[in-house]
Amino acid sequence: MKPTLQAVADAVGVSRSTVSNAYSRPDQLSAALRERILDAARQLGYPGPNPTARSLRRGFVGSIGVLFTSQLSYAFTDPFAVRFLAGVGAAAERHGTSMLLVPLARAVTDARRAVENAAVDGFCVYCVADEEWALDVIRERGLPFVSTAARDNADAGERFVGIDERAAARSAAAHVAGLGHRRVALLADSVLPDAPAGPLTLAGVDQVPHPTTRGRLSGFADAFAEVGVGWAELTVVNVPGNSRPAAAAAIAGLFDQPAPPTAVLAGSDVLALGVLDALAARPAHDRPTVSVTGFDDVPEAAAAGLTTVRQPAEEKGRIAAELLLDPPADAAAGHVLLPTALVVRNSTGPVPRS
Amino acid sequence: MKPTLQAVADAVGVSRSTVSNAYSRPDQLSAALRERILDAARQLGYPGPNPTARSLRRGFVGSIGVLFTSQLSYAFTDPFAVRFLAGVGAAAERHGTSMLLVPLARAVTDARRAVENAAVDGFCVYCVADEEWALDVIRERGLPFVSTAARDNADAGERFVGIDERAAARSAAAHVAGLGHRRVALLADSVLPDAPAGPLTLAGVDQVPHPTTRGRLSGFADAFAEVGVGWAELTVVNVPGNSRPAAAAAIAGLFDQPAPPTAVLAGSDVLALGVLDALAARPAHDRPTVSVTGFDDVPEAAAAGLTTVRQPAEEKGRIAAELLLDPPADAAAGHVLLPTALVVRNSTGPVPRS
DNA sequence: GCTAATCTCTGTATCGATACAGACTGGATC
DNA sequence: GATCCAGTCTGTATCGATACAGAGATTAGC
Repeated sequence: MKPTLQAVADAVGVSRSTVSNAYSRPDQLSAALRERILDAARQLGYPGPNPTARSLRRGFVGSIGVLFTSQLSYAFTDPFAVRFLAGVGAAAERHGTSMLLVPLARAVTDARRAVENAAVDGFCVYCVADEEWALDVIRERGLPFVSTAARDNADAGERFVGIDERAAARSAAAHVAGLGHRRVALLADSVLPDAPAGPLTLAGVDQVPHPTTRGRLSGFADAFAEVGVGWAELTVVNVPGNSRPAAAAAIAGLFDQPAPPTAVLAGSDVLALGVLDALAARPAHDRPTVSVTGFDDVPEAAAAGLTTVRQPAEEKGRIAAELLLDPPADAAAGHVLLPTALVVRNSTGPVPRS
Repeated sequence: MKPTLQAVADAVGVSRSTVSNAYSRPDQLSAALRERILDAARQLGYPGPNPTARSLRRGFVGSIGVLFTSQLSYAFTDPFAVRFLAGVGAAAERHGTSMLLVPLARAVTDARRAVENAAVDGFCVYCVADEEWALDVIRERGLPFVSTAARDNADAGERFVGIDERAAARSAAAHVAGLGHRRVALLADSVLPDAPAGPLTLAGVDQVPHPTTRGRLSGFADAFAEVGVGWAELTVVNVPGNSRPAAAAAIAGLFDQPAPPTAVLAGSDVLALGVLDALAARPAHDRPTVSVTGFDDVPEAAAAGLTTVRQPAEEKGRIAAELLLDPPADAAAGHVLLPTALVVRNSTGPVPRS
């Protein structure tokens, strides 16, 4: 059995409190005694105060949780999520805080338990869509959190860092509309919860449950409405899951239809890259010229020459962690909107004559 | 104040133990009473047993630590590390365990404390070089760990997952030697702790402290020794830090010297990509034809056409976590050597005539 | 109808530390 | 010489739960 603080106290002949102070409040005892205690501890193989016991007594843990609604392993697959994590990590590092990545089981009961049992002082919630239950648990536990996606029923004063999804998406769509495109497909992940991959009929954008997706689709629609292209004329394509192959599969059939789209606006770079993959997979003689835009500006986007909307990923993570770790006194400062920028590369161009 | 388990017990009129059982051992009480207790808990806003208190009493935490010797934010920059993390995440997910990422401060005292204070049941040690102190702390705490890099003074029976660095490196070098290259540079991160960037004179490979780097350099040297090129004839180039720009900067001057190398063998893909960057940065008319090899086969390598040694990154993480989470009864099974494979792409070719 | 076995539930000890109020010293102050 | 004070150290209460042995109440078995 590992020795406890008590064992060290007994060995030196002082009280438990004094040993505790030797570790946590050096100013509370003489340097000489402190040395004697630390020596004895070394001798006994005492590894320092037990972190769990210390947390219990002190009332805080010294680590923050990061919550992903999807599979934890997925988070490492998504380049945007990785940059976000890097930002959280950088902030955590500065604060001497650890990051706990909590995997959420598929079954809600199990997932709930994971959030209930996480030993953390607060959460950065990366992307809670309809997973309101997770926020309920966090609130019930009385833990602070920062969300990074606009939510439909956010409390006033809730800490948040994100972007104006709608305006950002609109900027990309305006660029494409400005190039003359009128037959356009909008590609997004999980437009409707359990819809199959491929084109989808939606009465309106309000039907989309996920606020981020809804915001981006609205922005796309806004820009086209302005040039006279109504919602009904836009093709919405659903992709189940944010991955390149899924996007490629979902979009593939679209170009073989009569009057195929001349542009595809994707809700993320990953999806857009999937579209480029799908196009590249076709024989050169049967490869339509399609303008493609992404969203996020992940590192891969530049290499692929993808026109996209840049949002500062690392910054988002860093600020999320900082809002959590030292909350601004001013409530308004707890709501951060980051800037976005349209990055035009060569994946977009004028409508081909044909 | 959040209600405690006691508060729920009082409200229902049962003992604390019974409430505890309602959460953790449902078979210990009647379904009816359990419902009554959970109802009362909901009513009071009791969020379930406090994770910290529970951990203290139960003696385990339900999360595993991942230790990086370098900056946590760096870990997310290195594509190999990210794949490794994904693997750990996948295994953790299956076990319903969380992952704690512990940032290590630059100052060893602070870094020690971080390891001492991490509330985890064990560690996956990603890349502890000379950071033997970290392992000392872990051992002192009596926690299990799995290391992923061969270490000079590993205990017998220590759990490990990795590759045969030397043989793997040798395969890349043999390929390059087979192409006829004889003037070769070996590029590695932190060949000597505080050496400057650029070429370096080393009496022998034994002087390299980091076992992984030493293993790879030895493998490179092995293959060239076989074709009559001795250690002294090889140029060792030091890069401080595993990053593309650092590699590009370290190698840049090399090609302007008399008798420049016709091949560069890098200790990682990231470094190799840096070399390609450095070459691409030169004007086309002054761009020497140099064969370049990497190590790891990260996703970016394929796109760049980099010849490299593949090692299964995700697998490594997954197995590391699994060795930690359910240790094999058989000690020998705790030492896993993963396969590697030479992947030849177009970054290597015969020596140019000139 | 009696013992044994089963099902529920309770009580006490304990996990390993920290907070906080107070006790003891040995000088400095007047 | 009494008073005050800063510097050290101690003791007790507490953080919020779970383990484990055992007490009653039921049911089963014969």
